[in-house]
Amino acid sequence: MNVVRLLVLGVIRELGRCHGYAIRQTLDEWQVQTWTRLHSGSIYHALQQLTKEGLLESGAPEPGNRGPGKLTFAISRAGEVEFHDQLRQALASFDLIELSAGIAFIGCLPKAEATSLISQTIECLKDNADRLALIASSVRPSPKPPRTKDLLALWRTNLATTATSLEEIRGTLDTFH
Amino acid sequence: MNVVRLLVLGVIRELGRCHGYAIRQTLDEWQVQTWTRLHSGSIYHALQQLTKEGLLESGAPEPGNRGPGKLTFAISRAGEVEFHDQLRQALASFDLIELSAGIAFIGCLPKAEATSLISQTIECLKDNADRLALIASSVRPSPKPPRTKDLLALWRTNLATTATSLEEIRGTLDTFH
DNA sequence: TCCTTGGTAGTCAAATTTGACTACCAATGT
DNA sequence: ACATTGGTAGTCAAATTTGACTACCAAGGA
Repeated sequence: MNVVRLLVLGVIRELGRCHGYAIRQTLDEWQVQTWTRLHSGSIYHALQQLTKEGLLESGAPEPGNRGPGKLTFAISRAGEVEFHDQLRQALASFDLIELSAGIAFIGCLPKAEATSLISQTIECLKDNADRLALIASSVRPSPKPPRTKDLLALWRTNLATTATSLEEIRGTLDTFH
Repeated sequence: MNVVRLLVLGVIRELGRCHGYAIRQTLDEWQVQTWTRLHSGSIYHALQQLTKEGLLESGAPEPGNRGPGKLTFAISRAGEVEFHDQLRQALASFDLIELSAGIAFIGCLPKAEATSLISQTIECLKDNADRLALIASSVRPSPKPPRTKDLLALWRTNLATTATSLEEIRGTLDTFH
């Protein structure tokens, strides 16, 4: 649920007080569906959950022009903290989806911190790629399941590529002030 | 759940009649945790589900040497069919995890079919990489969320890399007879 | 007027996943 | 004897995800 939480918190942070559907639409505009699955149910569930945890404050319905227009939500102080925590976590993740969510909001972190977090992640990715390569070197190829050697190669390459992509992204961090 | 289903069916297929824990252990040996998450609960749930659907036949408990040793499972004729369906689906997927599960069992398909499926997937991956590149070319870089341009580049590269890895795997398909 | 279409907003039951927890047995130490 | 440890085998409630479904309103047509 971390990805949903981060996305929902992050969008509310951008939009200010808004209702669930606006979040849904914003995430659509952001083309989040290109890199992760997101169902309406998950968003509304996250909204409830985050509110219950005090990370969001739900308020009166906006007198929406169309449709029901029920509750609206705004991020609380605690929510801000949580957002930054989740963001740091996401940027330190190996999972491409989590990482992507982190990158989406990387501009919300001070540039120095963003750079250092990304650098750490790059190192970790490379280390892991090396580790997989090492494991693979002691595995015999085999035509039978589970084709470990092939899979290790596949994942090693992907980790390495991700590291390279991150280096590029890190590079762009300076081009904006 | 597709990945769990495929893995469980595939392992039972390899092992023959066995109980849940044996599946768990085999998946551990296969180091499946390197590339996907798998909790015991999911495995047992899948076993129940697959049995209910008639894809597995549950039989008498093996008089296991140690521990409780409850039900044992074997794959049914319908299960074989389902396994091959899922396998084809997995090999046609863009999702690295699903794809990995497919590759794990790629040897269970006739070589010609495996080659052709993988080739199709490679084409699809490349097409999608190109599509993302095209989208990215019309997106302005921005320091604010959601950093679409960076994300598109990240995913484009990953798709392209996956395609390359698959080409390598396709190459090895011939080295075994 | 009434009906249909389409976008807005969200609900809900069912399916699935999570991971902590129970229970059993065997070997080992004391 | 008996307590402890550790591996085997699985259960279960809680959390989360899925995606089909409801409900409302506005605009346009017949």
